[in-house]
Amino acid sequence: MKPETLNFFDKVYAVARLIPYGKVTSYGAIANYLGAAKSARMVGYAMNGSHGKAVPAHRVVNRKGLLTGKHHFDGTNLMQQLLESEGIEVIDNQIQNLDSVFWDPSKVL
DNA sequence: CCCTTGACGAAAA
DNA sequence: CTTTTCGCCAAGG
Repeated sequence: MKPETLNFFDKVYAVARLIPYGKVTSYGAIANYLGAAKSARMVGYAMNGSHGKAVPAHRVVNRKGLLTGKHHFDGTNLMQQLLESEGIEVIDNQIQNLDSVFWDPSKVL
């Protein structure tokens, strides 16, 4: 097998899996947790490779609670439906009441 | 091998 | 206040 497990990526997947049901987190928060606060982009990029993995990428949004990565999902609004299905209020790709559903990995730390 | 793009975010101007 | 640039690092062309 080919170890495509990039050190950084693997951590991102690990944290993403820790996101509890009905909660969301941001790329920056994960990056910050990993000690790479300025590598938020890498987190998103890592998520790109999360396809086929047990990573709830739909629970990971940008800092504004905006579903920026929804374009990477199958449908157009699949990501939003998944979040709403978990009790998260999402309107126009924007998570409502973000502060209430926001989950910080530092909380687990 | 060089250049561009990319699921972000914060700081600087 | 808004707009622009930088940083981060990897992968695709």
